[in-house]
Amino acid sequence: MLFSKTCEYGIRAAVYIASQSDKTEKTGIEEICENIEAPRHFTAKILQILTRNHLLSSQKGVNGGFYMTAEQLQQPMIVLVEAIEGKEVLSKCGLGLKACSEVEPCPLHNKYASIRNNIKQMLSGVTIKDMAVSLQTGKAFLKID
Amino acid sequence: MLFSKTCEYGIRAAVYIASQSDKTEKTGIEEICENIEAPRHFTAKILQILTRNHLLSSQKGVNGGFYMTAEQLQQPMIVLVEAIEGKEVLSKCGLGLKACSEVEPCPLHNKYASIRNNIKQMLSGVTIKDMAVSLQTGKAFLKID
DNA sequence: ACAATAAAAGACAAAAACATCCTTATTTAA
DNA sequence: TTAAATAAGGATGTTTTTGTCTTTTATTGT
Ligand code: FES
Ligand code: FES
Repeated sequence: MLFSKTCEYGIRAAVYIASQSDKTEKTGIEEICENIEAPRHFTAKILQILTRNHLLSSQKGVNGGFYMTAEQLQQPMIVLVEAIEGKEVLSKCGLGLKACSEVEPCPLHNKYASIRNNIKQMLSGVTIKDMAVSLQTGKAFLKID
Repeated sequence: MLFSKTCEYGIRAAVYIASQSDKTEKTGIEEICENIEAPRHFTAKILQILTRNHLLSSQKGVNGGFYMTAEQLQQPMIVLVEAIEGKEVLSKCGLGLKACSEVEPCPLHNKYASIRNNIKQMLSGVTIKDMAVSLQTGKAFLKID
């Protein structure tokens, strides 16, 4: 519905990495994928993208892995989503018209634009850290056993 | 974002057909596609699906085409969407967990479930006819010139 | 230095979504 | 009763998304 598989895996992985960010050791791709039930190599690609976009940090070599800086932990979800789905995703027309505009709106525009706004608010108002905390406190999960 | 191309074309086509339902003549696929700027054959397939699901009516042969009964005009959008995207689409987990549940929620569950509810409301509260009327009164459009 | 480790990168494969084309079935007007 | 029109159906093709496998590059502990 809202997110592509790529985006789902990306968010889940980032949240897992964030949830491990108290520890000093970095988190390897293997461990990440086990804990979020995502395909190993595909997820690695996604993390590459996020790393290039400076939403994650990584280190190669022995004892390497992924980790997040304090700054990265404070990023709102919307930054992650836009990095993966593209900046435009939250301004396109819901019925697929070439542009979403008030001047020539589609028949769903009013209601859709309002919901799209809710989505934006949700994604802007939740940081990766917020989500990680809900994991750490056992209030939320990244896979179902 | 919300809808697949298939769904977008399906909705646009249905709304166009609805907007022509005052006339006695039925509406051909050619005319439909011109007016919604959608691919001819692909859209035809989608209309087949909607017709099989009794959300549209059709007639073959000379002067045939698509049309909608009074009852069909009153269907809320959600019926269209579920016919195309599948019934489950509005109850799946936003982060792709196997199930969306209150018991083992994903970290986005609370906010996502609420938005998903808004979407359901929007789609339940708008009939195809409603959208067609906004077209007919020039308040909305199905393509941008 | 060297071997081991782990991410990055690139090539490839499978599945799904999107799209076209051709044939068939049905209807109607002439 | 026949020809034209029009949707339905089936086969096929293309593109995008999703996923795997292999090689390369960087880092580090020994
Ligand atoms: S024009 Fe369709 S959502 Fe704005
Ligand atoms: S569990 Fe993820 S949206 Fe409900």
